[in-house]
Amino acid sequence: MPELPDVEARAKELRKWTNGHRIVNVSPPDGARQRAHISSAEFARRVRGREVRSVHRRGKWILVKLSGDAGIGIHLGMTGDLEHDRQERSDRYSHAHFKFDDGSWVHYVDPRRFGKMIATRSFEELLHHPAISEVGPDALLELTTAHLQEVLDRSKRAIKVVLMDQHAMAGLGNVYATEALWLAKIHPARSSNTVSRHPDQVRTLLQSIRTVLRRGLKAYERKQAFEPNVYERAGLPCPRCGTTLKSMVIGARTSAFCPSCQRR
DNA sequence: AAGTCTGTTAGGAT
DNA sequence: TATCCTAACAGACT
Repeated sequence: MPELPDVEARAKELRKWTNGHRIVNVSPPDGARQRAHISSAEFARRVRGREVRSVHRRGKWILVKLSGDAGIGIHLGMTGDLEHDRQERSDRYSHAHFKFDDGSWVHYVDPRRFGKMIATRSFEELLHHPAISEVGPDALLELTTAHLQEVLDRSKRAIKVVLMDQHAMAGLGNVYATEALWLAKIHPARSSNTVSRHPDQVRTLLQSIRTVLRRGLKAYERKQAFEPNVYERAGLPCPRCGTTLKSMVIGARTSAFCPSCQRR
């Protein structure tokens, strides 16, 4: 589910469901099991009775501003999701429940439980939380050519690993990093500091990142599935040149590419 | 039934 | 000291 476009879609829905509404009750995530920073009781104390003032996104984080200046940070991990319901529920995979003053519920569902939820007394404290403050510029809204140039130049790692490094820039995961590199005609295993030597390639890459992310957002707006050109398509022809797509493992993730358009 | 998966991170290796 | 890499987390799916 969750890379930048997926998280943006969830943030929009959460805003629509909850903006201006008061949290009248909460079953907080299990502190111990979520390896949370505070107990469930403290989590509940921080959010119960507060009103949702605004919902934001930074990289893959959803940031909720509450009345009384409190905040909630939500990371969906690999399988997390937010669901809106008219009823209470409790099943094996829903780990937190928020009841609102219109009688509706928001459920946090996450089978693999890689996600995180943080509640803070102030929104400022949320932004200063290490997991959030260390996140780099948002790949869609904040990333500039100069910053991309700089982070690529700083590392010898495979460029795909750098694109997915949330400290370098925030929002790309395996799907969109794979797609952006294909669009920019850059081999995913190239050392990132060999790309930074070519300003034209850096500019192309930034454009490609924005293009694939916007495409992902558009798919959500149209309620259509995002259709990758290369991700999980090894063995099929490259949509650009017809060469059979290959895949290799980079940074412990499978990475598809076109051996002909993405030269090393 | 073994291998894979849209994410992150602690801890070990270099 | 810094950077890089691997394994681990937990469940579903093929």
